[in-house]
Parts: sequence; structure tokens; C-alpha cells
Amino acid sequence: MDRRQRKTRAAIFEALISLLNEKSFEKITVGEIIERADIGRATFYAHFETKDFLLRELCHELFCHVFDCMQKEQPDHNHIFSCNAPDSVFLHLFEHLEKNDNHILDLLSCRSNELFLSYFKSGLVRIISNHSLTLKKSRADSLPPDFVANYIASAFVETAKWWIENSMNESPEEINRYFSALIADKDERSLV
Amino acid sequence: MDRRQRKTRAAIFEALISLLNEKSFEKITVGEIIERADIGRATFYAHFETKDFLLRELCHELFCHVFDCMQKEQPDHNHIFSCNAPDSVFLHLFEHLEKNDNHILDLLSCRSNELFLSYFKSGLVRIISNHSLTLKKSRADSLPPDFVANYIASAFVETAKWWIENSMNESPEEINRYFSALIADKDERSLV
DNA sequence: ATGTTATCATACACATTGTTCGGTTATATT
DNA sequence: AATATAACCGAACAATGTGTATGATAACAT
Repeated sequence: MDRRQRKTRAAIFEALISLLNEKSFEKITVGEIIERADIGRATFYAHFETKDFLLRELCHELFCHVFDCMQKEQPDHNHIFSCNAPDSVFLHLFEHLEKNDNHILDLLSCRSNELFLSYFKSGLVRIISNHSLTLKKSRADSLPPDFVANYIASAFVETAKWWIENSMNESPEEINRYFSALIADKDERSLV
Repeated sequence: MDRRQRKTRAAIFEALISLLNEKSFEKITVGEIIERADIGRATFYAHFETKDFLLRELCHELFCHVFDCMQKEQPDHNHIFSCNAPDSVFLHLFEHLEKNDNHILDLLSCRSNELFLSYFKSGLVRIISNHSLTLKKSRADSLPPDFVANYIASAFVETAKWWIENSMNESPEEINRYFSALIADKDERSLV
């Protein structure tokens, strides 16, 4: 890809992220984006069909990157997953959130974050479904597996939202304990 | 309130709900609303400052009505709450959803349903917090009460979303069983 | 019957979107 | 270094949507 294209593309993404911390996506105009990115109007539309396509590509780049990173890290954590305690991967996520890697935190706490949250959740569902063996064994015997996967992803996203909205007072370890307490498997415990 | 005002107001709400079943809120124009409501442009703006104010008022009317109904019904269900099984009120909600009372279902399944869901959830948090005694006793000893209330409301909303998105194949009783399985209290069980 | 008030139709200024086009500049290639 | 390619610019443009203003008309309450 041409260096000019890369620079323009990066400038547009940067401008959008910057603007998203000030106002909701709906209220951001293309004019503001090109002004902050310091590019021509025609250039913007040469890169992105509309403002919505831009947002979609931003989500895709950020979250694909995050979740691909996790896929790569998985081998290191396989032993943890295999022992039926899927906590560590979530703890990792909480820590990434605290460090605000890739502006993820900015996006999740900005207005009109629904799209980001839905991307986040769908990535989680994918990860969780990959470890459905664990889930099936422990609790999904009486519930549809996709229902349980969706539930766990939702619980994580809602926990993260609560954490962020409450100024992130808790440490990653503590908030992960909260989350684990929610999805802890009762049957598991009763077996102990 | 003037009869003309009531009729106009109702026509606007009706037009919006009708349009929401066809396209997302962002893509609906004021022009389309007044065309379907068959009123003049100035009349619309005499009732609502902007399109967003209209949506807010619609949410407020619908969900306030629903949750006020539940408040009135509470006396009948106090005995159920007092016996530490908050299932029935949720089952009621699932049944209301299935009957599609007040177009709630239409709104929850339409595009750009985030605002409706947030209203729905905040109403649930209010209800759940009112029965915090039960929660405190059973599981909130180690978790912040507002975190737990938020979690239960989220779990309900996510369950409802999953149910709707999967064509509502399950009966209200069955989906309520799913939901109960999620928030069932493990400490409770271990005491049994 | 009368005064009030909601509604209507039209027009208007303004902002935003997405496109077009010729000229300019950076890039890749030879 | 020269050249062809392609990205960028800026300006203009039509099309659409927003919110306001106005005077006339019709429905309402008393």
C-alpha cells in the first residue's frame, strides 16, 4: 500500500478516535473529521464510502487485533483452560483494559459505544465457543451452548462497563474476582 | 390537554413506531414521520424539539407505564419475593414480551434498540434494588450490591435479546428457566 | 357567540452529504 | 534521473435534511 494511503488512513482513524472522546459518533460530521485529519474532502471519500464504513473498519481493525493477539497467547494458557477455570483469559482482558491498549478503553467509555461493545462481545463469544468443551461438561448440559456462550460474553462486557462507569476503582484482580463470582459454576462447587 | 394535541401526539408516536419496524432510527427523517403521521412540519416541531426528544419521550412513556404496572402488581407477589425466589416477576416480564404488550417487543427487536434496552435495564435495576434485602442475604455479601443489581438486570436483558433474536422458540416458562439457571445462587444451593 | 389556540401550507436559511473535475504532488519503476 | 502512475487537493455542485417563521384556517373551551 502506498505510503500516502497509509498516512491518510492513519490520520483519519486518529481524527475519529480523537473526536469520539469529545462527542458521540452521530454528532461527528465528515467535515470535522477531514478538518482534524487535515485532508481533502474527496480524499476521505476515496478511502471510505461513508462515515459508517469508517467506523466499521475501525472496529474491525482494533478488535481483530486484540482478539488475534489472544489467539496467539492461547498456547501459553491452554493448561489453564484445560483445568476448567477460564478466569485467566478474562483477567488478561481486564488488564488490557486498565492499560488502555489500542484506545480500547477510550472507545468503550465514549458515547455511542454500542457498536464497539457489540464487536467486543462477538469476539468474546468466538473465544468462549472455542472452549465449549469445558462449558458443556460443567453447566451447559441443561442449557443451549450458544445461550451460555452469549451469556458469559455479556456478563464480561457488562462487568467491564460497570467497572469503567465506576471510575475503575477496583484492581483488575478484584474486578476479575467479581466477574468470576458471577459466572462461577454452581454444579462445580457442589461437586467440591 | 387539547384533543387536537392528543391526536397529533398519538399520530406521531404511532408513525415513529411504525417506521422503526422498517428501518433504524438514524435513517428515519422528520419528513417521513410527518408524512406518515399526516401532520404539518411546524406542528411536529411544536410538539417535539427534535427527533431525539421524540424518541426519549416515547421510551419514557412506554417503559414508565410498564414498570408502573409492575409496581402496582407487586403486592400480589410480595409473598413470592419474600420467599427468596425472585423468579415470578421475571416470568411475568417474559410473558409480557411474548404478548408484545405496548409494542415493547417491536422496539426491542428493531434496529437501534440501544436506547430502549438502556431504559429497560434501568427500570429493572430500580425494581431489583427495591428487593436488595433478598440479594444482600443471599449473595451480595462479597460483592457490591449495585454491581449485583446491574448484573441481574443485564442478564435479563441479554436473555430477552437472545430469545428474541432466536425467533422466540422457547416458551416464557422455558426461557425463564434458562434465566433462573444463570442467576441461581450457588450459596443458596449449597445450603440446601 | 367569541376569544383562544392548535394546525396547516409554504417558504426560507442553513448544514451536511456525497460527487465531480482539473491541477498538483508524491511514489514506484526503469 | 526521467517517466508513468496514482494519490491528493480545493473548489464547486446538486441533493437532502433540519429547524424556524408567517399568515391563514379550523377546532376547541367557555
